[in-house]
Order: sequence, then structure tokens, then C-alpha cells
Amino acid sequence: MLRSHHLGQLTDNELNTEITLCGWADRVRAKGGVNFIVLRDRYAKLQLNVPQEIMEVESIGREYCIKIQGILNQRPEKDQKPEQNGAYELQVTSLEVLNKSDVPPFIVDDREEINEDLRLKYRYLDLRRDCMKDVVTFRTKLLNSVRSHLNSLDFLEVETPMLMKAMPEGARDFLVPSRNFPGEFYALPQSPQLYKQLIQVSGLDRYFQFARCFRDEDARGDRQMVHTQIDLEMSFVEEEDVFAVVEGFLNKIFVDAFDKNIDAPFMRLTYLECMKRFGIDKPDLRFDMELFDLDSIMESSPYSYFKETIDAGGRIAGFTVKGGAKELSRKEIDKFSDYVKAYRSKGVFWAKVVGDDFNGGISKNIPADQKANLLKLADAEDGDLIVFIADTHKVTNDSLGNLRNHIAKRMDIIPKGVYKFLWVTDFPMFEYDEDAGCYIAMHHLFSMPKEEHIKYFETGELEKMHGCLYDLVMNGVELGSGSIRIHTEEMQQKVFDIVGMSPEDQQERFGFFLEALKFGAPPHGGIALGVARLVMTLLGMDNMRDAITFPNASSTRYALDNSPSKLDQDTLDDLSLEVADKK
RNA sequence: GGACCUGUAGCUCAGUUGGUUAGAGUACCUGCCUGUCACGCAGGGUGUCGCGAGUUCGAGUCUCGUCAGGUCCGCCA
Repeated sequence: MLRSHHLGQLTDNELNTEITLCGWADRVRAKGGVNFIVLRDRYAKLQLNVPQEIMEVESIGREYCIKIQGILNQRPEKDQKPEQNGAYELQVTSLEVLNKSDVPPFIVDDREEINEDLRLKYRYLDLRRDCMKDVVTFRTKLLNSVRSHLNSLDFLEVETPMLMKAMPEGARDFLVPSRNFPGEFYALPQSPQLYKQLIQVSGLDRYFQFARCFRDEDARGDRQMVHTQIDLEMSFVEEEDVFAVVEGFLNKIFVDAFDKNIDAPFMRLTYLECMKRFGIDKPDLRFDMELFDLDSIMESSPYSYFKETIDAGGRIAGFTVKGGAKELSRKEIDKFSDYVKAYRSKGVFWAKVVGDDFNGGISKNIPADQKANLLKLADAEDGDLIVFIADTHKVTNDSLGNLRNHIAKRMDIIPKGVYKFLWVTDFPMFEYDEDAGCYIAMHHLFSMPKEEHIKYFETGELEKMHGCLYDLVMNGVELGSGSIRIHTEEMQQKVFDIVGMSPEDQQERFGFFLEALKFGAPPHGGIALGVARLVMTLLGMDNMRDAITFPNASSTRYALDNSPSKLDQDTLDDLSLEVADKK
């Protein structure tokens, strides 16, 4: 070892002894005659007192990697600082520069606001910052908590292949050309879905893995093309058994990391109830502002648009912004209409509550005999603002679900340090794809329909068919989703049929899987949770990139190595590939 | 594929109605300073105003295009 201690190991026991330390020069304060260097390593900082003779020999700049020998001293009483090692100071006897440093492109300091572009390009410097080291440390702790909890429940940690058969359903696959089989390709796993089911067929009845997943789709603030999931699958279980396991390891995370328990079991809402009350399948339950329906109130409005919306089978719904009439300017309220345009809405209707009447916006078109009913329905009083949308179910729900979050942020009513978990259950199995002219799976093709909905296969009422499908939501973030799976060949074929897959296609693409279901495949189910989303949400961050050591930019290019990159002709030839000009 | 926002010194940012030599803080360099701790003091500008056209007597500023980053829609079972 080049060092005798790291900076997290210094205690009164080390006082007045000679120690050797390694780290980086965080700051250099040369006073002329007396010189201080702040040494930083992964664990902490420590002030070095460097004699003038040494200072004159070695010139030390920011981020120089140095090795120092010296005596650990107590700092003079009046100079002691409250932070870690703030009472200590190393009286340096020798100093060696292990490696000098260019002037860094930004100062390694939590207080600096740095362009993210630059942070990603120099991620190794960004990671020297405390806030980033804390994330990496937290993530390690979190995964340890999960692993130890699942171990205690006899889960087996099993790896699955990183190169597998391409699956045209759902997200685009990342494809890997095969050198040995010209013209054929592997795909990187979007998830280990089929493998974890096969593990259940094999009788290894409790599986988990920290699985890397790859999807060739555009990135977002909460979505990366490469991500890690806590992936698990269990045999002979029902939904509640899966929920209990997840609630168990989440509680373990809270106990280990925050020293507190969480309220379990979590709240449960069916998908339909959730959409009715929040307009979105991942509601943030840290604040109220639940939706209410205004069909009966606006039906008789002189503004005929409302009646037309109802007749067309649409939805009129809204929510109350407590104190919104007082706090929000006309200009801000108008901006809400711009905000919901992204969700295809034509605009937001609004009315301020003044006394027991309405003012501004759509007020004049609220039927007089319905005003009292609306106040009651909206639970509104003087100074509140009512906002609502009238459109198709999809547009109304999308708009309100997102506007609710948007306004909550603006009104600053989201409490900090609060974690609200929710299971959303009974998602629909299928949705009709207008473009393709057929049904597609809303989640994936391997989820079991609700037993009481299996009859809809016969009646053809496929929109009504809900599955044993569930999402875990925390603070408005979808942490993960799972389902009880189909475990018989017959049922699996039925679902493949519905989405328009011919028997030949089924054999070609999933023959190996259908065959496995024939050998006594047990009932099973599971779930997968995104690790970065979990870290991000638990630490209250709003960008997933900050929760990942080496993320890619939202363009999906990596700032660090500038990948992807072109290949030379020999490599292409070896893989039997030709690059076509894209028009 | 689409909408919006951003791009000026190493970094964070200001820059008026188009008008002289483009600024501030910080970093950096030089010198001074024996208890600083985001040390201080004095001095120093280190710039392809993202890039390319255009309008104009004149463009950091206006127009068009383009590139990069961000947020969102589409997409993402």
C-alpha cells in the first residue's frame, strides 16, 4: 500500500503519529511562509500544513495526485472546523507528486453549477465531487440491501445470456452481427423475460438478477437505452406474494440507508380507478388535487362544446388548485393551456372561485343552477382555482395527469423527504392499434389475463380484458412493472393469436418457449424494477443521468468516448456487413 | 420524425433600439503575504460571440440554414 490510512480512518488514535496519505489537491492556499493544501480522497478531506522548504521545491496545482508523509496534529483550538477531520491537520514532512494535473475544465466542487455536457465529457472529474460519490455509494448500499434480503428468502442469483434471439415486438433491439453466421444477428436483451420464465420451468423457483437491459429507443430524463433492473421471478405465487417480496426489500433499503421503516403493505389501485382519480397510471400521491368529473354539471352549459364532448363519448374532468386564484396570475393560468397542448389538448378551462361564485375564464358558461354543485364537487372555496379539460378520454387524462404534477410543482405543495408507494393493478391486456389495424399487447405477450376476464377471448371484447399486471409507483415515478405469467401453451397461443401472429410465426419466433410450456411449466410471476429510477427517486433527483456513473446523453451518444463510431472496412468484411447510404 | 429552450473568456453568466476597442465574477498566470480554510492584496484578458450563409454603411444583437446540449410529444410491452 502506498498509504497507511485513508481520510475516513483518522481518529484521535492517529494523533501525533506519523502517517502516509494519498489523494488529490483540492485547494492550495499558499500564505507565504505558511502553506495549506486541502487533500481530498474518496472518503473525506484533510488540511495539510506544508513547510515553506517543501513548497518551494514542489509546485502543486489543483487535482495533482500526491502522496504525503507527516505527523497528524490537532489544529489550534480556534482553527478547528466542525466538518470531518476539521480538528486535524497533517504536519507534512515529505511530499511526492504521483501525477500532475492539467488545470481542470471545471472546479471539483458541489457548489459549482456545471454544464452537463462538460460533466459527461469529464465524468471522471465529475465523479470526484461529493454529490456524485454519494450517489455511487448509495447505489452500492441499495443493491447490497436487496441482495441480502433476497438471499434471506432463498432466491437464487442466476445470470442469463447477453446475446439472444431478436424479438421484433416492442422496443427496437440492439443487434449484434454474427461473424460465424454471416447475415445472422444476435440481439442484446431488452430484459431477460423469457429466460427468467424458463428458469421457473426448470424448477429453480425463486430467481433474481441485477440485469442489464438494452433498448434501442430515444432517451429521456428518466430513460436510458442501457439500464439495470432488479429482476425477479417466483413460482407458485399470486400477485400479493410478489408484492410482499418487493415491499420487503424496499423496507430493507429504507432501514439500511435511512434508518427507518416504510408503511407496508402499500396502497393498491386498479388501473381504471387510478385513471379516473388521477388521469395517469403513475400518480404522485404526495399531494391531493384528485380529479372530479363535470359531465353532469357542464352538460347544460350554453357553450355547446361540452354537450358535444359528452355525446362523442369524451371526458370532462378537472381538479381544484387550492389558493390558485390568489397565487396564479392570468398569464400563468394561460400558460397551462400551452403546457397541455403537448398532450393534444386544445386548452384548459378555468374559473376562479370568488366568494361562492365563479369569476373569469369559463365562468359565464357554467350553468347558474350548477354552481353550488360544482363548488361542492370541487371542494372549492374563496381564492381557489378550478381547472378542467373536455376532450377524448385519452387527451383529458393525459393532460390532467401531467398538468396536476406541473401545477403541484408551481404551487410548491410537494413535501420533501416523503415517499408514497402505490401498486397499480389490473392493467388492460390489449389496446387497439389504429395504424396497424390490430390489437397489440399493452405490457407484453406473456402476462396472464384476469381469470374472470378469460371469457372475453370468446366474446371478442378484448378492450375489457385486464391482466394480472401491475406497476410499482413511487412519488409519481414508475419504478417497475410485472405480472403473473401465462404458463400453459394453450393460453400463450391464444394471446399470440390475438396480436395477429400466425402459427408459423409463433413457431419461428417463440417455438422454443412454447415447447418449454409443454413440460409441466409451473404457475409463476415476477417483476423488474429500474435501479437508476429507484436511486434517483429515493435521493430526490429529477434526472436519471445523475444516478448513473456513465450515462449517455439524450441524443444517445456517449460524451466520453464519443461512441457510436464508424467501423473500418476490414471489420465490416469480417462481419459480412455493408453500410448503405441512408437517403 | 416533430415542438420549445439554450449556446458569448477554462467555468458561471451579463451584453439596451443593430453602432466606437465585447464585459462581470471566478478560474488561470506573475508578484506580495507566517493560521488560511471558497484565504487576502496588487497586476495581467487568455474570445472563431457554436458553425455557415443572408439583410445592412455596420450583426454578439435581425433572417434563414446547420451543429451540439436540454425538456417534451411520437417512440419506449
